[in-house]
Amino acid sequence: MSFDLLAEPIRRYVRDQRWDALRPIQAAAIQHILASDDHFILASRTASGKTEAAFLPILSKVDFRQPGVRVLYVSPLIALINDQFQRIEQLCQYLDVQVTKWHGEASRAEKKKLVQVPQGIVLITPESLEAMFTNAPYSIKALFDNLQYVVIDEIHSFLGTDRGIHLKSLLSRLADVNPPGFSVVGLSATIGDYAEAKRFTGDEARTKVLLDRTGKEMHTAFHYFSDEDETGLPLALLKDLYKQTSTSKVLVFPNSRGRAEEIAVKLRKISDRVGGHAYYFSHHSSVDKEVREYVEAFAKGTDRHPFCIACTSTLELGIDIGSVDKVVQVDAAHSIASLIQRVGRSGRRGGEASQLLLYATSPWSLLQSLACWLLYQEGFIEPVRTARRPYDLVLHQALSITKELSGCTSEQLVERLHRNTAFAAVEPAEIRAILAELVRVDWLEEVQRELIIGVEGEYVVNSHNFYSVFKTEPAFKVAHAGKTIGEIPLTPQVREDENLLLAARIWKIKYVDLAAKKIEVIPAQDGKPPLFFGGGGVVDPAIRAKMLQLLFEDSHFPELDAASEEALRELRREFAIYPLTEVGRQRPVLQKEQKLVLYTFTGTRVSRSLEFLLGALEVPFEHNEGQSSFTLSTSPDLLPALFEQLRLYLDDVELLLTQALDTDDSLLDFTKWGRHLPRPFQCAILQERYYDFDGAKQFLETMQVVLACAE
DNA sequence: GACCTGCTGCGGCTTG
Repeated sequence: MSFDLLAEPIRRYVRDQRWDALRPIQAAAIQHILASDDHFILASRTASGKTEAAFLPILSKVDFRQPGVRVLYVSPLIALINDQFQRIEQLCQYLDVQVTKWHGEASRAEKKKLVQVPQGIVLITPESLEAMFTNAPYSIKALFDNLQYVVIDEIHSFLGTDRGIHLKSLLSRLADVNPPGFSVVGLSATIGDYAEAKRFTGDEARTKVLLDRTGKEMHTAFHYFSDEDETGLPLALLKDLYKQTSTSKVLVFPNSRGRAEEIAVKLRKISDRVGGHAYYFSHHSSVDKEVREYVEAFAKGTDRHPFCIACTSTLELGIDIGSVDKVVQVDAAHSIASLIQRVGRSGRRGGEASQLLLYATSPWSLLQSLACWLLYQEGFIEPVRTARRPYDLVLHQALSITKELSGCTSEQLVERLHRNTAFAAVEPAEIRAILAELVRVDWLEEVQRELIIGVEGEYVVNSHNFYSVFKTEPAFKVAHAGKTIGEIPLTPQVREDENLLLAARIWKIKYVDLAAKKIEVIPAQDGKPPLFFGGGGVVDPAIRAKMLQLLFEDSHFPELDAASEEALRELRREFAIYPLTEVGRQRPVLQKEQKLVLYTFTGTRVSRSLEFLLGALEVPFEHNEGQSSFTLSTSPDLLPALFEQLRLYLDDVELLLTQALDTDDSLLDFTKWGRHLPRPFQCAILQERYYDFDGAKQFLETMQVVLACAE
């Protein structure tokens, strides 16, 4: 019995919780973590008790009488740290173990206390860890030289991302000051690639996966309302959405901040008119933090009231908002991992089934949504690809390590970076070239054979923007009567007397203070959603392949309402003119007047690559990512030659990228630190992280086009 | 018409 393996105080905690039984993931974690010092990935659905699965055995096993912090918990969100703090502290009261929050908004007094007597458990963000390495390296040693466990919550949010490489580098540096070594336990509900998750610990061979595949019963319904003749969301959709949700606790995910505002405001209006409840909110990154916290607390604290929160991915991760009856997705989520996280927010109580309502406003969006849902049913989650040559992060960490060590020889720095598990595939010669560039721009300086931070570099490493590896756009504060409502980017729409939607309310702009970056507003009656900038998500090729497959089969889905069925049937009719026999190797091409429409059905990175090659070839084209198509002004007999030309261009991608960057470096907008790399390294990170030229090559070499003419 | 994440040290102020 797993329970009997736990330490007595922990058994007492479990008894006091009055749980019926330990969850499967908890029982498995207790047995394995207590039995070995291996690294573990705990994979199990949302709300299955993963935090306890990690902490029950860890707290039973670790000797907290030893000096130093013994367990480090890393979270992608401050809000999650604050939630988990309460749970972990409650658990630790049975053991008399100190728990300390360490993030930018945590108490400085508590942090100071911990530095004086390092002990217990620390909950931290990657950026706070980075800040400690650069500003207080002595604290790193004092606090963390006797770590036994590192727990990484929501580990999937780090996999395949720049922030993940950053964290991996910080953990590798932490292992340097920790000779006995620590074990890593990663937690997640949505891992698509277990090998990748295992590599994240830095030691794939010593990492074991504990997996509970148990799903949850779910009721799904697709509703279709065309937005063809309307600006904004169709009124009929809003009315239906109101009817479906007015007496429930609901989260609505419409994929954008503007649409979240539109939904919150319009549903509230409908509710006002018919005497419904008033608990309509919006929740996304532009809504003020305090307002968001109020909304979270309301959702968590209410048992009796229904509510509706229109939100973006801010409510996707494990922030505790209590139980939700229904999850609504408006138009397709851009990844299956996202869809799973969203669905996981509903039916958290006991055996209740999850309710999922999927709206589509166009046939293509319906097709993508259906493809995502089917792949989800099949248990598919997008694989992630971790960059093996993240030169931009090498640059960032070179500065960080130089500051940490207060200077070191060039060879020491090369050795440290090369030894770092995040940069194992980066050659020493490449690191030297990056360091030479840093010396050239005076971010590093060579003094008496030691590298130190250069004069220009001082500004960089001492800026409070240094600690993160992701970029954020500047924004204007929106306030009414001294109270901050949120932050929005400065778009042409932001002018005096214009109206906007924010935090589920309508506002009129009274005054824009350009110098102070502030917008003063008053309540108003009608308005437009604010415009936001920002790139989109990346759609996996598997979703597009599924969409194509759906078009050429005759399957029927009882979850679709009549309008959805009709929209799917209509799209299938449109594609019935192509005599496709193998959806794996054939793509439809439509000849229409003097134009060709090539349906690629590829993932975002491949279509980006094709777009780049066509641009380099100076062929006029239009790209429609939502419909997975390129419209070209050419004739069918010239298409093979065009493909051949594009294939030839692939051999010169390096040169083409260099030329493109010489005229326009906005291609580098995806990287915060890559802008400061030498050109060849910029080309390399573009190829590895932004494009997929290998995928493009495979597409051009293997795909047969199947032509049909428009009637 | 696509998303999100985090942040030190210090000067200068107010308050007990």
